[in-house]
Amino acid sequence: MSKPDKTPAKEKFLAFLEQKNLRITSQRRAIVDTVFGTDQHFNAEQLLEWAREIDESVSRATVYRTLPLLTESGLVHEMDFGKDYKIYDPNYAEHPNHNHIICDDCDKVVEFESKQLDTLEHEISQNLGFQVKTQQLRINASCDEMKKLGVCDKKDH
Amino acid sequence: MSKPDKTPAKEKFLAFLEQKNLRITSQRRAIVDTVFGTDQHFNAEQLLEWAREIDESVSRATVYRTLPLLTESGLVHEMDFGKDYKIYDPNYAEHPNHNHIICDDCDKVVEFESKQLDTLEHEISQNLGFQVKTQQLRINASCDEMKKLGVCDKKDH
DNA sequence: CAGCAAACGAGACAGAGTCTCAATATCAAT
DNA sequence: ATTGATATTGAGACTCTGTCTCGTTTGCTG
Repeated sequence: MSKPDKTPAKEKFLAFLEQKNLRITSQRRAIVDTVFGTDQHFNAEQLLEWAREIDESVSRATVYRTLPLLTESGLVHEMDFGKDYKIYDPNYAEHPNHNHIICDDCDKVVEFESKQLDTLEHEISQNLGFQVKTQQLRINASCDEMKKLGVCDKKDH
Repeated sequence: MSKPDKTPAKEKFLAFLEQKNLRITSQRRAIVDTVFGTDQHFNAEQLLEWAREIDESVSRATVYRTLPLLTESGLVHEMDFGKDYKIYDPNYAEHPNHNHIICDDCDKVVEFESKQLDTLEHEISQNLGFQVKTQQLRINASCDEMKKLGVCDKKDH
């Protein structure tokens, strides 16, 4: 009935802080609650706004100081889609190594994983004499088909 | 004996400008000579510096105004490697759709193309209901093997 | 509950890129 | 060649994301 090993990411992060002898402040609590209280991708400015709804006192500097901790913990993934800011994904621990298709028309982002793709990337890299550390595949596309079916179009998940 | 259809990219770009009723100014000439006079990747600031060696009067604004024309023409490719600036590739027309492996240790960038990869990407996208428009795959890796052979290590192509 | 170091907020700063505006240069038509 | 309409230019102000500084506050350990 209960989900398989679903230790809340929040707990994991607090443990991560403790293990590094970092303090658990009210601002960090607000940020963490925000990050792991959503499934959505977000950027720094959005995170600031949301966190301030929980704790008015959270500052921009603290958000920017906390984001590297979140990514270092492996629970949040930082992505750069070539927009003017970085985007963060709070579900990284559950879906490591996933890729993104972005609809240029409606900005919808769909994630997918593919073992075939991973294998191919490793093969190619090895042939060129490299050891893959991380990879980031972004596909820009149009989801006309889905539009026709009314599935896409500004539903902003 | 002569190379197969190697109309200089410079000529193609000047034709592109003419076709769009845009003027061929001395500053644009300097920028174009710079861009297609190198095989290297570059960023906006480097382009400015190089172009100024040809025509002192080239301004930062003009560089930033010309780059979109270059990418629109399809002759130059814009890439965002998650650094703090965009990188441009002047050889795009000859190697469209290529991917990059970046050595995290020495910043070397190696390009590769793979039909297998392209096909797989299109398949996956189609299954998810998307039509691929562009794609960008970046693999961050370490080139220890090449270092051992003395091929890598700060040779900055 | 005292004290120290970690963390904080405010706002100055940095760097890439955009925008404005008056001055200039291109190019087609004379 | 001259003209004139207008595309283009340079300088620098500006925006935006992200970083840094510094004096103050706060979490934690003893």
